[in-house]
Amino acid sequence: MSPSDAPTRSRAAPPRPESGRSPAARMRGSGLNRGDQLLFLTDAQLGQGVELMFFAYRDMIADADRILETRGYGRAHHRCLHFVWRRPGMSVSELLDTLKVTKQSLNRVLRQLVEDGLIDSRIGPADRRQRLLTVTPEGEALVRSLADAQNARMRRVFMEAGAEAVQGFKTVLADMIDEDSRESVLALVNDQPGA
Amino acid sequence: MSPSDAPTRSRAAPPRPESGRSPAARMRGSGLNRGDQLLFLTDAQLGQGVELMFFAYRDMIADADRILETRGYGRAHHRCLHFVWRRPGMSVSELLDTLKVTKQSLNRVLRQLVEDGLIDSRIGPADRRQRLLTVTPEGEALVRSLADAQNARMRRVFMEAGAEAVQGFKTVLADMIDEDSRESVLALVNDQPGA
DNA sequence: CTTGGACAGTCAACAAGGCTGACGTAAAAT
DNA sequence: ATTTTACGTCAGCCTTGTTGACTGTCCAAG
Repeated sequence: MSPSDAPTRSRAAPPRPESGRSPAARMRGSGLNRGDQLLFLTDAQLGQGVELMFFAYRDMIADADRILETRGYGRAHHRCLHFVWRRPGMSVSELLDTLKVTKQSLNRVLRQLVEDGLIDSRIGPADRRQRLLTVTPEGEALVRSLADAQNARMRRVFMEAGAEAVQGFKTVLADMIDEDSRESVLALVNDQPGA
Repeated sequence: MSPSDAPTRSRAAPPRPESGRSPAARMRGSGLNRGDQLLFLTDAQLGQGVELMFFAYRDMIADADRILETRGYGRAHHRCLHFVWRRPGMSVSELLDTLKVTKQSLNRVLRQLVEDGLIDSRIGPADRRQRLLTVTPEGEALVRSLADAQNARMRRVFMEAGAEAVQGFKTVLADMIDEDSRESVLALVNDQPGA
């Protein structure tokens, strides 16, 4: 991939004798520490990670998309509904920080959800500038069906991959989050009843 | 999260000493069947996975976005450029299958990239209906800088997480891809020189 | 008390990039 | 010779991101 002299792909799938185990697995049993492992992290291996994120995310999202489509909503509505559901009573600006979009962009979908009766917006009792958000019973019904659709995939995947792989998956993703927001994001993610 | 009555398992990840084999492989041979493990997967844990994907993807993408912005391009250009670079000489319809967008949508950004001299489109020698795509030296310069930006994050993450976690990460993501396309996608992802 | 700044949220307008539908052309396949 | 395939393109729509301008609220300094 990146190295400047461009291998130009004579490529015909090089032998790959140790095909049973991945490069990472091969490395695992060795005496290598992390410093040494740096030497083995080629651009190719890093690129695999990036591409896998692209394809996995694309397909993970598709499950919920099919449901949203039938209701005339998009992903923006899903995200909005999801996080309000997870943090009942959160303010608009808290939601803004979570989603990292502009308030104008959020406001459009938020307004729709309020008008449609899926989200309830009430003036903050302490600070009247704030609008505190909660999902209505109808909103909860939708958000649950969306979560169920995505959870079905995750359940299958987690079972097939095994507990140890799942742990690695979560470790890597957590590290991938910007350091600035990591702490608060993980606090949110880990604050799941029963987690 | 979802069902209020969720099993709410107390969980504490039992230590799994047999770390030589992949988690998936280990499970296959074990006495644990899927039904047993299902008991340990609460909706809360599954939801963590979904949310982590959201936040990690959001931040991973941001690195490249900053570079694209300076050139007046968007993510659509990035994806297009990336896969043409990874599969030099691929046809438009192959790219269409990879990205899963409509040809009208692809054509808009592809045309720009060709006009700007980042991608070369030439008529297929065998089948003259096809347009075979390759990145020009200029296109390669851009795509490399984009890859470098994303690889920097992945390198840090992979080092911090360790080889075993990385293996789990890749296992889970691979399983997350739709079964229909999984084989061909993994063929592409794994066909990285030096991987 | 008043006033000015900071903050929360809303309205308006625009752009990127998805989508569908219709159509044209050249080449390949039948 | 006809049909199918691969691709390009025009037109138009929708979602969802952006910036700019605006209102309403709070609080603190004058």
